[in-house]
Amino acid sequence: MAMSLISTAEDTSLRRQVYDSLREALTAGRFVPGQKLTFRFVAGALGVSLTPVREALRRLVAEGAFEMQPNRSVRVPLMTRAKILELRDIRIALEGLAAEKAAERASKRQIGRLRRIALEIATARSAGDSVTDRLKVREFHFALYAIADQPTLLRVIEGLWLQTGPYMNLLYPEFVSQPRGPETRARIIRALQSHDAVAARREIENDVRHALSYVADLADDSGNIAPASPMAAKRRRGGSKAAVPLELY
Amino acid sequence: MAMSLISTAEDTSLRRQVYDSLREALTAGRFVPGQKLTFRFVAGALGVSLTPVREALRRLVAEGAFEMQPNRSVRVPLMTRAKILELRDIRIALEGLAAEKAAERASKRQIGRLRRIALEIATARSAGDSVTDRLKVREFHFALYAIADQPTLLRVIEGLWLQTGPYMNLLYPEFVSQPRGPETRARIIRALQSHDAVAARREIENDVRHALSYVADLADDSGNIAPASPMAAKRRRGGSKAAVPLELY
DNA sequence: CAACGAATTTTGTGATCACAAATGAGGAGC
DNA sequence: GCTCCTCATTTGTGATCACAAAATTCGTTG
Repeated sequence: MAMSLISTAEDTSLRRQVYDSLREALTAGRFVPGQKLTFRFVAGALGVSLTPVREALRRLVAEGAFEMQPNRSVRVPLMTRAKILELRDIRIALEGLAAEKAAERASKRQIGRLRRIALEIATARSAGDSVTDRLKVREFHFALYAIADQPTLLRVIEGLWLQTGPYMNLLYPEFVSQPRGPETRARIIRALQSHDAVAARREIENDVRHALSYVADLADDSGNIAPASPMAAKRRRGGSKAAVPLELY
Repeated sequence: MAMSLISTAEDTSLRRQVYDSLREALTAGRFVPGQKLTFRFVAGALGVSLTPVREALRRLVAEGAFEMQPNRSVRVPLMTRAKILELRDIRIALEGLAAEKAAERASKRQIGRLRRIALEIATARSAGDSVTDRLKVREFHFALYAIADQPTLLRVIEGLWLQTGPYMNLLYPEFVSQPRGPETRARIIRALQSHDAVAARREIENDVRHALSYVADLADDSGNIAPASPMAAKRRRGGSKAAVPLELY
């Protein structure tokens, strides 16, 4: 006995796979804000029955990743400026807290991992690989928060990232044109090395504030975002079945 | 048209009713930490099929209100001291933020409502009505947070209260023996009147810190709480069906 | 008498079916 | 030409069924 130090028995249910697929599509920006999804459509696209889709989508709705009109289909939420600012302030509070705890506990090994990820970001960015860039930036943040070793906090933060996910694409031009990221990450790593919780919090707070303030400025108050691809609505008609990039692994 | 200023079309689905029932039972302390629940048992107790129960329980598990072994039944989480302290720090950050925003926006009418609830708490407490007392204390907090007018923040806070819910019973003796509550609430109300966001945050932070530090001190590190009713396990056997207080309205 | 193992029961999972409410298309009326 | 009504279709909801994995029971063995 005592053989499960690292969580064995991972969840292989269809529900989970559907949940992960939708979540991944959401964070990868594969859904347009405002886009509608029906249960049957998702079930068809993933080749499963309605049952696991319902449970997965229901959960996502509860987490705020999708929203649902009274008894109708779900859609990717349209964010107003106010809502983005709300998420910004919550994320500042929580990610600041996580950074603080991380700075108190960080081991050399953990700091090394952060440094490695920071390097990968730099590599991807100089190669113009925006996909890897965004992925690694996310990885850096969550590697940092994982150091805090606070499971509930981590889960809440994941929920918040899920909500901002579809909008974080918009950030990329800003990333490249005004690269404050590299220095920020260097300062964070230094803060962890010296176990300076206050500095770590400050750096994360500024980072989140900067990113989400920028996104908020792109939004008007009615749920529209500036460079929204205009071919969002008006699908589901015409000849081609409009193959949607949704895959179940 | 334009007739739904106040959210009409409330959710009447069975899923929602099951969810609310379980949630209410949880916050009312009607479940013992560690208690196990099977889907079929809940379905039977509430007189519905498995389908809505699954969706409701799944959501509660995702919210951390219940936990689930790999593929087995759900149970009310056993909290370790570390987990309570984690929840404490998250709640301090978020409820402090909400109090701050509330202080900035509070109207005379909203402050009046808070004052009325504070009075009802005092009445219930002097009458020794612990049930109403706890209910109204909760009402006071959420009335305060609702003033902040930040729907996402409110939802996250509700999720956190849900997790601490089964343990908040333990607080009641402390409430009565060391009544710091009335003065705290008076100070909060004064802070809202003068729109003093800093003071409002400080009061809420101290309140949450005090309450959850107290609960944490009752817990050892293995998930047991001091005055746990010992007849928690070992049910489900013997003659009587052990009528469980779970009702669907 | 304690520990192991096979048989039985329990329990979550996923698919399917029936149904009512909401949606959208098409036609009648002003 | 525009609005309103009606009917066919779409869509979420809840119940039921079949099934495999996990838990429990109980008999057997050392």
